[in-house]
Amino acid sequence: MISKADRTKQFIIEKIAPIFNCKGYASTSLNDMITATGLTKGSIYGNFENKDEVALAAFDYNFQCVVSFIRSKMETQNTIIGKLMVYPKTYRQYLELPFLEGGCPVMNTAIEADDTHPQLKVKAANAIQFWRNSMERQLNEGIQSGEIKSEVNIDETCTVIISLIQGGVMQTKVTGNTIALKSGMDYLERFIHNLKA
Amino acid sequence: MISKADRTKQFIIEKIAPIFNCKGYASTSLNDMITATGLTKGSIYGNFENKDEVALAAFDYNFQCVVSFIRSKMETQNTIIGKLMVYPKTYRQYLELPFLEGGCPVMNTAIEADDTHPQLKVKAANAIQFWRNSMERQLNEGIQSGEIKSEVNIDETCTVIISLIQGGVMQTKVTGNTIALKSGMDYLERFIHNLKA
DNA sequence: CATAAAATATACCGATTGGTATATTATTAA
DNA sequence: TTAATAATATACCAATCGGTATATTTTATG
Repeated sequence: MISKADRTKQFIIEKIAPIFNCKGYASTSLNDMITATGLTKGSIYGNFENKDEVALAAFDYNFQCVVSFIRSKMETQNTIIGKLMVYPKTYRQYLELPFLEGGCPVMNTAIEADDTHPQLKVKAANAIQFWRNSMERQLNEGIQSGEIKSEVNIDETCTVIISLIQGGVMQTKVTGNTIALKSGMDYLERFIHNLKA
Repeated sequence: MISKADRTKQFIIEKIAPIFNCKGYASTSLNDMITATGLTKGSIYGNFENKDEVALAAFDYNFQCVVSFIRSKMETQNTIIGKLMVYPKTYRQYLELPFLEGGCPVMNTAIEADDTHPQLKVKAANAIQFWRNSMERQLNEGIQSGEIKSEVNIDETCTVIISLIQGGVMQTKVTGNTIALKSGMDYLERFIHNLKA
């Protein structure tokens, strides 16, 4: 049976994760956590060792939200091209997806943590690698089945897809102008189409 | 004549700017500034109103470093394609450029400030817009002179170039693996070549 | 229902944060 | 050279930071 503590832990993470994604690790204080959860300091520290542990768990939660959303959409597609197209379709409307409210957690964490927080940096790096591996697998599968051109450069393709997504989100988020996201995703859709054999 | 105060102000910014770019606004403390400059708190606050003013000046300085580096390289080129190629050439070796040690200041600031620091956010947004405008002008010039295809979608092209640069830098910085930067810049070079009429 | 244990709340801690008032030292112009 | 002023240093401030020890309440178990 799932214990009270486990439920509270989950509750805390769910409440705090979006704040970490918006404000970042350094700018999120214990007080932010207290007001977000409605719990007291002792209650939070009874469930977590320290702020670090909350932050790491919050990153995992945020990343998992994105992963499972993308995965569920991909499952409805039965071609590799269709699955890859989930990316532009999703990020086009990222403003309406609550778990992406503060932008992409991988990107946010990568940028903040790379020179300040080694543990979070590792998490962000692993997330990027996980994303890359998943796309590599799909591309290879597509090549083997003949759906995708055999000449496709896999490393390059992964880098371009990730860059276009992150770049589009970042530019639109900071300027408030959706043109960057729209035009970036337009290009990404054509880019993915061009992978077809 | 240039006053002592002006020189000190400049000195402070030069010493602090790289720290802001590495650690970010929130994680850079007054103590960091004191140790970086060798000055005292009173000395820094005699030249700047508050931490905000230092941060804003530091961003301007960091951005100007990038802009003037890029601009000087572009001046040695006499075709638009050649000028645009400065981007991949520069960012390929970003690890060796001291003012890019902490990554791209525009990106870093955009990600940190978008939900936490309105003034810095505006600076980052303006920087992106400035960058975009500059590329738009070059593309239009190239189209008019017949060097660049007239069908080129300018908005899309700007978005793609910026995204590939930022994405490549981010991925390589966080994973420590240069393959993302290398493959991203390889693709960008071909992308720019394809703009040719 | 009683009791042990787990979960939560309260009250506190030292350290650090950004910032200021004032004293001291350099600089500049008369 | 001296007087005014600008620049810098020192010493302090309240507020907040992350974190802890302990008291109280809730929960689960016999």
